[in-house]
Amino acid sequence: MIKLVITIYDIAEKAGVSAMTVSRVINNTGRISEDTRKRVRKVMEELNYIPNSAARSLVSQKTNILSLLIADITNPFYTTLARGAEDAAKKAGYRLLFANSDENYAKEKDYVDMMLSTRVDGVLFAPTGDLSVDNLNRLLQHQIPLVILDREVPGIEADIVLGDSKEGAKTLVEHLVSLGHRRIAMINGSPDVSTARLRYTGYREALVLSGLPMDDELVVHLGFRVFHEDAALDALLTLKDPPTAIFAANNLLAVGIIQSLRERGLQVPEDISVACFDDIGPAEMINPFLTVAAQPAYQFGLLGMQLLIERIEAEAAQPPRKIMLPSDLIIRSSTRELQRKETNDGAEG
Amino acid sequence: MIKLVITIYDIAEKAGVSAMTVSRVINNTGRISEDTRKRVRKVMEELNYIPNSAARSLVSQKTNILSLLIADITNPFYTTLARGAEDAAKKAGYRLLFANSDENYAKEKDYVDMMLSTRVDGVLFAPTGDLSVDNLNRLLQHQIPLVILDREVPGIEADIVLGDSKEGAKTLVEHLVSLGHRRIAMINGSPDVSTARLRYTGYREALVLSGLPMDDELVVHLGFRVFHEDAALDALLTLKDPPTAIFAANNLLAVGIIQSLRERGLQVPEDISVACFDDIGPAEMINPFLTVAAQPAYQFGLLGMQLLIERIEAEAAQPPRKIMLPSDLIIRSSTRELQRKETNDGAEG
DNA sequence: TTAAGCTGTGTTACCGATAACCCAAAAATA
DNA sequence: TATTTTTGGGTTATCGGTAACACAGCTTAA
Repeated sequence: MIKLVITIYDIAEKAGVSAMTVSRVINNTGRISEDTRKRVRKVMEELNYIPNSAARSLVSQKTNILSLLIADITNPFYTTLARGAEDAAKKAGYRLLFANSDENYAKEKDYVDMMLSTRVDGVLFAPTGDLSVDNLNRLLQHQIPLVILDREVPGIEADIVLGDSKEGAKTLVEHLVSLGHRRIAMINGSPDVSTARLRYTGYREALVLSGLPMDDELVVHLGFRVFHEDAALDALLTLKDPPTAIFAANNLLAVGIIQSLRERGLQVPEDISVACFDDIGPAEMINPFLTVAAQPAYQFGLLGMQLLIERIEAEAAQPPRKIMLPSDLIIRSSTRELQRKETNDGAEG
Repeated sequence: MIKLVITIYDIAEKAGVSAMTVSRVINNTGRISEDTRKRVRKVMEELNYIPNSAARSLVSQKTNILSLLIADITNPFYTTLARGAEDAAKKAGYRLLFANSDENYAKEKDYVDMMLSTRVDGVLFAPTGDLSVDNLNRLLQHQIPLVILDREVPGIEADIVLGDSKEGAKTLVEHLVSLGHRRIAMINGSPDVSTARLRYTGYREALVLSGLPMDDELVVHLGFRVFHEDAALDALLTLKDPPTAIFAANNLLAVGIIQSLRERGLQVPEDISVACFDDIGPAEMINPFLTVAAQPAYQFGLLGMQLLIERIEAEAAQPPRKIMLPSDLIIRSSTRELQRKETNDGAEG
């Protein structure tokens, strides 16, 4: 029976040297004669040696593992981001421990415990919202290098990569206004998420700059997960002066909204225009439909990971950095020019 | 300055006991008086103690980490699968180390090294193809519990969860035949991937059962990644008797094909029908378009992970198990009844 | 010729936790 | 009361590596 787990001691014995010599060969440290080096290397290959990360971590106090926590793995924004993060981590020789909070604070907390226990070298963290402050502070207390993604968390000072939510929202709403829409509803994420607040601010600014009145009845705050709140939509649609366009704070909300509208017999964009933040994945390539403020999701992950690795490998402390990525207005067919109402037509159904 | 990393020795000292007693409290082993237990617990909370996984792994020879390797993180099939795997892993108290081979054998190999070095307790492995046999054998040599996903690899005996590729393909092609199509092309993945072979077999069977001739000119073998092979499509479209329908072996191929067709001024389904394996994500919910054989991706991940955990925690050795999940024919609007040709029309361009 | 320096390698201790073994004091039994 | 058993806990060695130090033998400069 072949020995299953080979250690440096097995190598050392077979090569007739000490374990320390083997360690030196592996790490290219110290002085080793070319002769010994070759002999050790050969034995290592013969025995198919693989170093034990746990043992190495224990003494080096480094795990070579980074962690990526995203808020919603069903959202193409986050999976694309994950891809960017993975590429950058792999390039720098780190392993990636992957976690998905499902926009759920408790799950997020569990994962933070896991990260601390694993002693990961750094964390790329897309917070669920302002509540994440405790979880983030735990990481900071333990001096774990940290880069935050997508959402700012009040009270936390750390490197961060985020999108320009306010400008993106403003551009999107201005686009709707330019199409003639005057009654523009917003269906927003939870107000304890920074992006939801900023997108709301952008929405307001666009209205103000266009000389349109703010109507609180047109604004609904939900969550960022898939939309199920039919009641909210009912409330909007039964207003005396219902909206002719809806701005959804993210992609999955928009998908749910459009489905709900269809169930009510309303067509997009014929009856109502819909625009949202974030693109929605490969399907959009075959039937370009949603008008969106597309964020560079891959860049979020890539740049975030690069910042993190720099932070980990930096000699001296640096002040927190902030990268803000613009979003890109992509006009497709879910929005269109407001049709003049035929008021004398009396057609209600 | 607060001590950053707290060990059981710090707890022991402050609680006036030995490290072993602290270890016993943490693991609920041995005999500890209620009094000491409480005291130790209190100190642990005060100092915000978090066990060191590496140290624990070193002695227990278990890491509590499982690894998930998928073949293409841009494909919604795999991300949905990942979600199922993550849910099952979390439920059982395991951490998940995440890897993406990008359908690339060399990347896959790197990740296998990483898994071995990490001494993961088990691996959920979606192979890139038949070449993966070496990588899989490395894991097996080291007796790492293993469950394979989605693609069979000749020469490897292990638990496996896969879809019924042959039946799915057959159903899809039969659907095209039932719409009157007689010239049905197949754009397939690489022939060294089991699903590509089986989908081809299903395609053939459907043709044979329908009494249609096989025409090798109608079959193209590419890869499973996003489609860029315009030349292949050109060849199909310039045949004397070109296809009126295309069966794509997976979702991303279909997306690429449809884009390419559009660039050539061909409309789907008006000019040509397209059907494929695997659904394409949330966008499909707003504009249902692609006719697909949808596989239960989430179940792939969930069941695979459950098998893996059973395998890890099983007392005795069990023979390899195989779970085959059926796919679901979803007829949408990318396929439609073949229109009678106006042969006397002479319209060639 | 001799002290000093370099080369190549071994020894020892330690990272943080736990298994295996040991043992004093208290409780139970003879 | 003497002996056995139980309770509650401590000691030591070990997991697989690596840092720090030691040191023999050869080279080189004084």
